[in-house]
Amino acid sequence: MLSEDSKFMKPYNPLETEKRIYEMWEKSGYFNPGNLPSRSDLAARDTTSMPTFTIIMPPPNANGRLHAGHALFVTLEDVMTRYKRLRGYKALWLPGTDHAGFETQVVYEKKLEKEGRSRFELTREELYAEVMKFTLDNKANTEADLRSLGASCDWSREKFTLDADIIKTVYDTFKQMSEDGLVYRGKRIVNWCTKHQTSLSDLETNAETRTDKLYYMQYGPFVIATSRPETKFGDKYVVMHPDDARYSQYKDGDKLPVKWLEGEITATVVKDEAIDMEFGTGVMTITPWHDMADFEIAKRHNLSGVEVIDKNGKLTDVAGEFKGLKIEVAREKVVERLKELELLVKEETYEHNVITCYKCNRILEPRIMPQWFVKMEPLAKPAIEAVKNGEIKIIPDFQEKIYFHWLENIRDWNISRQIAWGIPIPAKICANPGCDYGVVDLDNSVSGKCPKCSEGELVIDPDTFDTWFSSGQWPYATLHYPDHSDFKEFYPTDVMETGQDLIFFWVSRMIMLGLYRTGKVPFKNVYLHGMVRDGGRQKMSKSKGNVISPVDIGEQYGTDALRMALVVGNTPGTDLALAEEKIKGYKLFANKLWNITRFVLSNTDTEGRPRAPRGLTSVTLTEADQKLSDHFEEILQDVTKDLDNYRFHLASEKMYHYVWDEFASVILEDSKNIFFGQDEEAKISRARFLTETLEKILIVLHPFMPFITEEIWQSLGKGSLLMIEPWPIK
RNA sequence: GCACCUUUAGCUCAGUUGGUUAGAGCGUACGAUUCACAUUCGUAAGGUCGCAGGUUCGAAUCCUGCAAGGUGCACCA
Repeated sequence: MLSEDSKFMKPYNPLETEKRIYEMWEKSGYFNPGNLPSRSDLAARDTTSMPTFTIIMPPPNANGRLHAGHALFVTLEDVMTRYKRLRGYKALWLPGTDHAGFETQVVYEKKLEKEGRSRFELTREELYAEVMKFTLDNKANTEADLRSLGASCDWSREKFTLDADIIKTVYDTFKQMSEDGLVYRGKRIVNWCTKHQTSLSDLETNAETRTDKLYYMQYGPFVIATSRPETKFGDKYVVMHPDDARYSQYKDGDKLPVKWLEGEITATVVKDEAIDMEFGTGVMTITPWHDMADFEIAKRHNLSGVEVIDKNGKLTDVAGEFKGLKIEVAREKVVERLKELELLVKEETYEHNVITCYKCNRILEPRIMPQWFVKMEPLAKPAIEAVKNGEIKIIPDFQEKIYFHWLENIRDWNISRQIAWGIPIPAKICANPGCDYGVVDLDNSVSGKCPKCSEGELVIDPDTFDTWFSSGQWPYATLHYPDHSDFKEFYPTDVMETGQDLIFFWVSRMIMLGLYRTGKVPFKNVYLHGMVRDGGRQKMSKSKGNVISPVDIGEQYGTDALRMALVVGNTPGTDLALAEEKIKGYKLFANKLWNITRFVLSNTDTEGRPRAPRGLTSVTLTEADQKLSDHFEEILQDVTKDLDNYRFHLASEKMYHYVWDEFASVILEDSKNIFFGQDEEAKISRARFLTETLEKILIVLHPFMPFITEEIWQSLGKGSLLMIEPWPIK
């Protein structure tokens, strides 16, 4: 019998167990693939020729605690890594944390606001130092949270996105791209957030449908329609479709005198096919400085424009007496003035979309600024090809369509950000605000007058990189491209597992930059998970009070229970409803496993019945037990196939059902009859089957429920670590 | 506007590349047990697989159309 003080006489206590087990794993050194022992069940004779399996962890933003979404990615990647490790691979899961540029600065600005301070009271250096301290504090929390979730990642290789070697790689890429003509500095229209005082990429914007007024105004012989009369000061081009019969008397380039806001001006007629003849009157004036579409038209016809709205969202000198007014106020006043001048024809309401900042939801002001851009088309083509030819497989496969669609219509990427928290752009720019000259300068060796305008001094670019420009290089940067042995051994990596919301932001950019810099794909498989929602499919949010904190839940129900709840029934690309009841259910499962062990140990290790499980391998199984064993073998084959094909939701559920509904409910119940009966042969046969099968169950469940399985394994007196046991079938 | 996803039991979801009477968890009803189980075990009820066509010997699964919900992308002032 088990002794009275055996741990199996009490229910499983995850809180007491998990930390101890994690420390044991970490101390073993086996998170580092270089330390893994050679395996006799593999063809390989030593670790250097063992097959590798590599996942680079998507680095969590070091600006808060881990949430349920993080718990999902940790679980999935840990399942993959642990499975491959058990299979005998040199499994590397390389962890990291992200300074998360704009994201973190926004979080920090909110913190400042709460304290009654503002980012703009601080110098860039002061702000940088404060955010760095905040980030490093959070980084430590993030690492602790990853450990508590059981992440079997190689801490000896951990990277931070601001590590000096990462920055060097990013700089080298920037320089190379500049030399290859893929990076250029130009005055282009960008999305400007007046709150955050930075430009944003197209991805960092939201479109919001609003109902606004559309104003019809007399503009010389034309009536034009606009929703933004306050921007119309400098408008001197009037545009219409070349095929519009209503205006066929006007020719491209015609000059007309027009009575306008600022008095008598000369308007120039422009014919462009971008004009929708159905909309409004089919005539509009253009504002190249503050409208994307207008900018495109202006570019086509080489038209000039003026800045009407400044960085703070206020009107400039061009607006004369309206100078300094905020947009909303200015709009009303300008409309009043138009009425006085009898230029306002009519007002209508209409529905249209406005582009807003994805962080603060304020309307973004398009404006023209000199910025660094990446030419995307040459990068996109090979990235499309890599997926089309199967070098990279995306799971779920429908995401491939979304990927192609985006890359085939891609526009150049603005990588300049006017924020302090980030990697500085290593370049000199012309101090003359009217000039857009810039030159990459990694070693701070360029100075003097601007060679383009020969007016401005060359000064250090105060801007930082869009954080996705650096994280897009994460796979090869973390493996120390180009010369390090890690890069040679582990690149291309096997799986990139991340949220499907990152397919454009991150995945596609890693593919493009990886192919560009290394000539190879950064990973062979992309596994995209959905969002974690609450039990009623609602988004988790602090204000709704439905947030499930993985660390708290882990303490309450056990991390293994949380991990099972995150995996079972969770298909890639589909959002997961995570109810507390579900987690509770897997806590019961953990308890079940615990008690199964208790039963097996007490019945195979007691006087008068078979003991010493290690001696049982020579026992011949009865016909009945052989059948049970064969059936379990089938389950194992099936589950292994699921794991090989990324069907973790099926593998975990099948094991759950086998363990509970067959092994426990049927086989253990039946075993009671055998053990309390007289057939000694049947007893030792069953004892062998139970001990062997339990051990295999522990191995196969280990990727999903690492803590309890290891804890049980340690109690079996095997003297080994479950984490590196060989998988029970070939 | 375009694209993509979803639609299966009261709720949340599976259904492994078309194949016997469609499954799970939770919930519900009834019963049993406390002899591995801070419990567990058994039994049961409950589904026109969104709707309408089509392909097929055979469709939840493939095709077409429609509807509802969701997401993404792009835009016309």
